[in-house]
Amino acid sequence: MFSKSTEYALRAVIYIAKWSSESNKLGIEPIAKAIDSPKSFTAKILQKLTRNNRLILSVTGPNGGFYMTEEAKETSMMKVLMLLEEDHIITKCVLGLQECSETNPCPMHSRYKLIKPLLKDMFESKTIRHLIEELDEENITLGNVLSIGRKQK
Amino acid sequence: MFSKSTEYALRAVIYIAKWSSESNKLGIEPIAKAIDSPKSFTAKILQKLTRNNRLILSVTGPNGGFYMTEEAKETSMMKVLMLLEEDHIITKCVLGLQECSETNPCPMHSRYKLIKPLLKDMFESKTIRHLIEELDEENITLGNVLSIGRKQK
DNA sequence: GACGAAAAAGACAAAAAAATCTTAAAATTT
DNA sequence: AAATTTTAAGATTTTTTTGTCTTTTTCGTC
Ligand code: FES
Ligand code: FES
Repeated sequence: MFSKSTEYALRAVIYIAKWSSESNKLGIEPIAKAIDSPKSFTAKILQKLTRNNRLILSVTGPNGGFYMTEEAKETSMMKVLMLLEEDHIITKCVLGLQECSETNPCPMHSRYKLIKPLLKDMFESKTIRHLIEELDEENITLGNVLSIGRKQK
Repeated sequence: MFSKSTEYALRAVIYIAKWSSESNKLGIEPIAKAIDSPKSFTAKILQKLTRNNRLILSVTGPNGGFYMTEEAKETSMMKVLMLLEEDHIITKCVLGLQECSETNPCPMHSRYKLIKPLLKDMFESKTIRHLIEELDEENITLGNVLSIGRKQK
C-alpha cells in the first residue's frame, strides 16, 4: 500500500507521539530499534518531516532528539500522508490511468469508487492520538515480533 | 496501489480479453499502443503470463500474437493478481509489519480490517468478463486520453 | 527449403528507491 | 573554549524497478 519510506515514517511518527514530549526527546537509535527500521535511513526520513516543523520537532546536542507537541498528536493520518506526499491511494487509479475520475474512468472504477471514500475516511478519522491509544491495548505493536533480537543495521 | 508492471499487465489482459479470440490474435504493438505502455516492457510482462498458459496464450509467426480463450475470460481479477504475485493489498499491513493479522496487529489494524474484505471482495467478484463489458460503456477506457497522439516509445 | 512475421529470450541501460557512511553543525556540559 | 552528544546534511552505494535493444526461436507462406 505504501513505500518503505512511508511505512517507516508512519511507524516512527506514532512511536514518537507515544513516547516523547517536550521534556522527553527520543534519539534516532531507540526509535529505529523500536520500529524495526534502518537507522540512518529513518533519520533521513524524519529530517524531512522536521523541515517544516509541522509535525515532528527536533533538537541537536545532549538530551536532544525528536519529539512532538501534544497539539501535533491530534493530527489526522490523512494529514500525515499529505505531508509525506503519499496520498495516492486516495487519488490514483487501480489500473494506473493518469487520473481516477468520473470523466475518464477505467473498467474497475465503478467498483473502486465505492471503496475509495472508505479508505479516505479511515485515514481522515484516525488521529495519531487514536493510534497511540490503540498501542495501550494488548498485543498491538509497531515492531515485528519476528525481528526481536535480530541484529540491528 | 500496484506497481507499473502490474498496472500494465492488468490493462493488457483486459485489452486482450476484449479484442482477441482464438481466431484473432493481437500483436504486442497494437496492445501497447492501446493501453499506453512501453512496448518491449509490456512484451516481457506478457511473456511471464503466457509461461504457465493459464491466462494468456500466444503463438509466434505470421498471424501470431496474444489471445485468450473464452473460458479464461471468466477469471476473477483476484486470480489474475495472484498469477502476477501482487496480492499484497489483501495480505499486507498498512504500516508495513511483516504480517497483517489479529495475532500481532498494528494500531491501524482495527480499522483496516473492516476495509480489507471489501477490497478483496472487489477483486474476487469482478471477472475479466465483467470488465470488458464495462468497456462497452461510454467513456470507459484503458488508455490515457491525455496521451492520444503522444509519441510511442 | 528460403523468407518473413511474429513472440521468446537474454543482455544491457537508466531511473528510482532503499540504505549506508562521512562530515558538519548545533547545543549542552565541563 | 574544549569535549561530548546529538541531529543535519550530503555523498555514495546497493538494490529494485522500469525500460530498451539485440539475437534467437517458432511458425506460416511462398
Ligand atoms: S479510474 Fe481507475 S479506479 Fe477510478
Ligand atoms: S496489522 Fe497493520 S493493518 Fe493489519
